[in-house]
Amino acid sequence: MDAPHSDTHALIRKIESNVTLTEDEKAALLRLPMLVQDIRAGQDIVREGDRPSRCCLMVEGFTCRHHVTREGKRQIFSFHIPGEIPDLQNLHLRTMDHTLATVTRCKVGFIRHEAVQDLCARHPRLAGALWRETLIDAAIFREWMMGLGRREADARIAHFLCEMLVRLRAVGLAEGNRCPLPLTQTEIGDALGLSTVHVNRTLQQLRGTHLITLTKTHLTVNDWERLKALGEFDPTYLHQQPREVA
Amino acid sequence: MDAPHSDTHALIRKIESNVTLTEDEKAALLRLPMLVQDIRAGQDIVREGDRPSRCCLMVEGFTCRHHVTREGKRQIFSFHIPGEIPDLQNLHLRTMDHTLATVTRCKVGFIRHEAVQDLCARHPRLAGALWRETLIDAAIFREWMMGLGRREADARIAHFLCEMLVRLRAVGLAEGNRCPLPLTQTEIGDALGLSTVHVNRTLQQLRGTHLITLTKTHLTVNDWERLKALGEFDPTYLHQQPREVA
DNA sequence: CGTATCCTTGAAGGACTTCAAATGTTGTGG
DNA sequence: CCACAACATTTGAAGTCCTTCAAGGATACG
Repeated sequence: MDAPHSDTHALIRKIESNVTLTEDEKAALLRLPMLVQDIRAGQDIVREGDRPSRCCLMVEGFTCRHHVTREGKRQIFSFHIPGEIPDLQNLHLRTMDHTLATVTRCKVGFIRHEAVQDLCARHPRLAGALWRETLIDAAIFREWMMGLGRREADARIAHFLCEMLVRLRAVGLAEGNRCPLPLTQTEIGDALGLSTVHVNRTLQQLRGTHLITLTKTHLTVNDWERLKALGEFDPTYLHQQPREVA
Repeated sequence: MDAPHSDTHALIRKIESNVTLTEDEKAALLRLPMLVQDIRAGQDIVREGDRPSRCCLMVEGFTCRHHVTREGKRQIFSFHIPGEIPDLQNLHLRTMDHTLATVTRCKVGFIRHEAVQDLCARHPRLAGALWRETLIDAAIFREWMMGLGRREADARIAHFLCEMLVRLRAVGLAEGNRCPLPLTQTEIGDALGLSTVHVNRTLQQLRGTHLITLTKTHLTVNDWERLKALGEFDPTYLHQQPREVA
């Protein structure tokens, strides 16, 4: 588990979509001690209240972060795809205030916080890049708040689908306007603050106007321009434009 | 503007509510070159699309971050109080994807990014503390998402009021269960995804059951336990428990 | 003292939820 | 490899929370 991990390439690819890394920095990332595990769908990885000593790099599959109210209503805060570190925040926040769980079968790499701290100390530009990833996380939260608070169901779903396609494309998981999206309508509803019934009816409407094709596992965007317009999607908030870290 | 700033004390107080700082670190914070300005209410400080080269430390007053849809619906993402740096994210994200504006008359200190970068390089623990502040920001976004997506108007407002009281208390701006809260009902509605009319009626209900007293400028919580229960407020997400940064 | 802003109230309508049940799909063990 | 349970999608119908529209008061500030 201490040998260079090819599984780290997903992370390198993600960071390099924004920052050009030196060979030295790449090597340091590849040298990160990491324990790779397969986890089946629907399992909690880290739970509310936990005080983890390691974080988890997505290698394959989809995870989500969520929280449930006393009456059993669930809100999903985010979906995570390969290359992301969904619980990186625990590097600086001791206690989990929500739960991280797998949506599909996943391959994840566990990395001890100490190793990441060490990496950050030795490579300030990597520290900046990781900090940046958590800031983009927050930007996505804001955009979802925009949807939850101010967009109607059709625009909310349209925006969400645009986002997922763009994010999956950035890590090489999309082909043209088609990408994996193995979510149930209940999960989409829990993410967008809608009931399953209403998600279903709204999706039918989007399908009916030939904007999208959405199966159990894949999304195809048939009319990107119209979907984008419907969801008022502006990808600025994903901050995918390459930039040097100071 | 390069002399030690007493205005920086708000920031030190905030960081120290979580981390014990060394004299050296405190001195470094006090030495931060900062340009302090008064800004009147309702002014934009940084706009969507801007690429700022400095960030802004709240010294006095309330600011908010927000974004407006094409049809003119506004979503407020956060309110900011003294001791916070609402646009710290621009340290690592070039382009603003939303707008930062004053809610009340404010006193803010502008600090050049280079100065903060330099501080982070010299004082890794301070870098961690600042990173941590942005992570708490994100935690607050998640909690608001919870409200926007899954809580009804009364619980949503109750939760919000609990949060503001606790946050203001942490920076010494509350006296017992009373704190400044100079927000209009429109602003509360824009933050919580509700119409002004509905905010008004819901507030009357909360006042009617003697949970709160809310004036134009101040909030008094008359029954903390019941308000907390109504909003399902659990302050864990604010991560105010003191902890050492590694 | 007038004007802008904010708060309040009433009434009608709409977007979405809840409940309930039928239909379709998947995966697993016998 | 089929049977069947578990899960996911779909549909209908009734109800509710919240919005929108509209207008009247209250308050603040130059």
